[in-house]
Amino acid sequence: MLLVPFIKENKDKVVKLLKIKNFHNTDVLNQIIDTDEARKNTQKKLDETLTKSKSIAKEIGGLFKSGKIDEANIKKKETGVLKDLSKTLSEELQSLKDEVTGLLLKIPNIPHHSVAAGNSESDNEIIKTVGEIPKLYSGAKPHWDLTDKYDIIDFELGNKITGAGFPVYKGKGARLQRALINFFLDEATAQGFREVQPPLLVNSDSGYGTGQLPDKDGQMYHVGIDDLYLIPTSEVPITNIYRDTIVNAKDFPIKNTAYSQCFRREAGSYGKDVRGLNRLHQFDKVEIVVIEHPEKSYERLEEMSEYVQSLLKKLELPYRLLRLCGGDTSFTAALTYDMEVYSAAQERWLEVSSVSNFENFQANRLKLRFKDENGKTQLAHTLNGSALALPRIVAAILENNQTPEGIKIPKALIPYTGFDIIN
RNA sequence: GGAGAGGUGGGUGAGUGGCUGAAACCGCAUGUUUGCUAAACAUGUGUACGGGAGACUGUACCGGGGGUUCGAAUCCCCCUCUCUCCGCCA
Repeated sequence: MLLVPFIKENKDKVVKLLKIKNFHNTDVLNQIIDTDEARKNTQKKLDETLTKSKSIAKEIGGLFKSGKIDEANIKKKETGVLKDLSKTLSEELQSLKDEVTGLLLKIPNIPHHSVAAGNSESDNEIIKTVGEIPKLYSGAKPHWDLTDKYDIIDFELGNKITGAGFPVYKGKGARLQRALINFFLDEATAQGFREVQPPLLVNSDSGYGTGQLPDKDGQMYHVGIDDLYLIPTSEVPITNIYRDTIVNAKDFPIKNTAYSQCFRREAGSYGKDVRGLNRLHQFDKVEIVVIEHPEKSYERLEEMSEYVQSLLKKLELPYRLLRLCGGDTSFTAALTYDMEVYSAAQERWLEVSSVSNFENFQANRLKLRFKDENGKTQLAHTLNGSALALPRIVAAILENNQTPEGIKIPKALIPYTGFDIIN
């Protein structure tokens, strides 16, 4: 959520930047500014009214104490008008506040100055491509055939038990998953991240805190009977650890990592995008979340990007690094880097990580603050990234490393899998 | 699911109608003293929204919402969460 004073002071800039994010309804900004002005006026009137009421109440108290009951009763009559007035004003104030918040919730974060305009994926900027595209032998197959051939991931079984998008990992397939999770967690820990195990269901306050609500309501599984949401990413519970807190600036950067399963309804997805492991309703992910001083957040973003790339290098996967264009950058993010690995049999790039700086957009919703050098409280910056999402990594490992003899496990992973080939 | 108890500032915890934005203790910050550390002492230490160049100041906030009252942390109602016991269960 953007800050009203910021909008007020930088209106032209905000309008311009929101256009990069494909947000053109800039009348809302004026509406916010006007409504907030009205809010201030109302608050002022309310404060004045309450001040009067309070002082009369004090007088009456004094009169009662000194036994001047008659005078007190006369004074009492004065309060009626003030009471009605303050009631009206406070109702008015509340509705103005709600209106401002409601409008603010509709406005996406403004992009970082390096973010280019653009409408879709195809406008994303490729910063670099790393690694060799593997040349596959003639009998090479896409991963959904390999998983059948080696009996390691069973999509049909998942269909039976739950539905599409909930595969069953079996034998070496399951072991490979576990190996990747442990590998990612160990790497993150070595990088100074604290490992946490968060809840997989969250309440709506948490959903609003990180911005999934109200924007992406339909994308989360909702447990109606208890009004809880299955997390679409552990970003939600991890970041919400710090909701309504004032952290100590000395603790920056605050680095947490978690493995969790993630649940996404993926309403509206279809075709080759959902084939095999490409897009699932339930998947595994190790997430990294950082809370940082506003002046250091972009430095930290680069560091996180480097870290994620180091994982891809260790897994010997060819990848490319993208800076997302305005239209493809999420509602809450100011700048996002995507990492895509090349899946050789599908002959396409698959997104396996998104690393984003949200600046103070989430922090404002979360009320996540810190005390700065001057003792003033201000909003912190939040960042997060996948490090990494498993299914597409698995898909790329299976496809890229297939040989007539079987699928070779990347060296870095062998200590975790306990085997070096799936055959 | 049933019964009961309770939610007060960073923490523990006092506070049953006005002088309580809130005691006390702990923690934390700063200062003094002392080779360092520690200890002791002193002072300070909530958040939000307004006003003011600033010192400072107004209002709100004691789980959330509503009510009673001239006046509510304190009384009443609803909700919610936590804890204890019973039931169920990994």
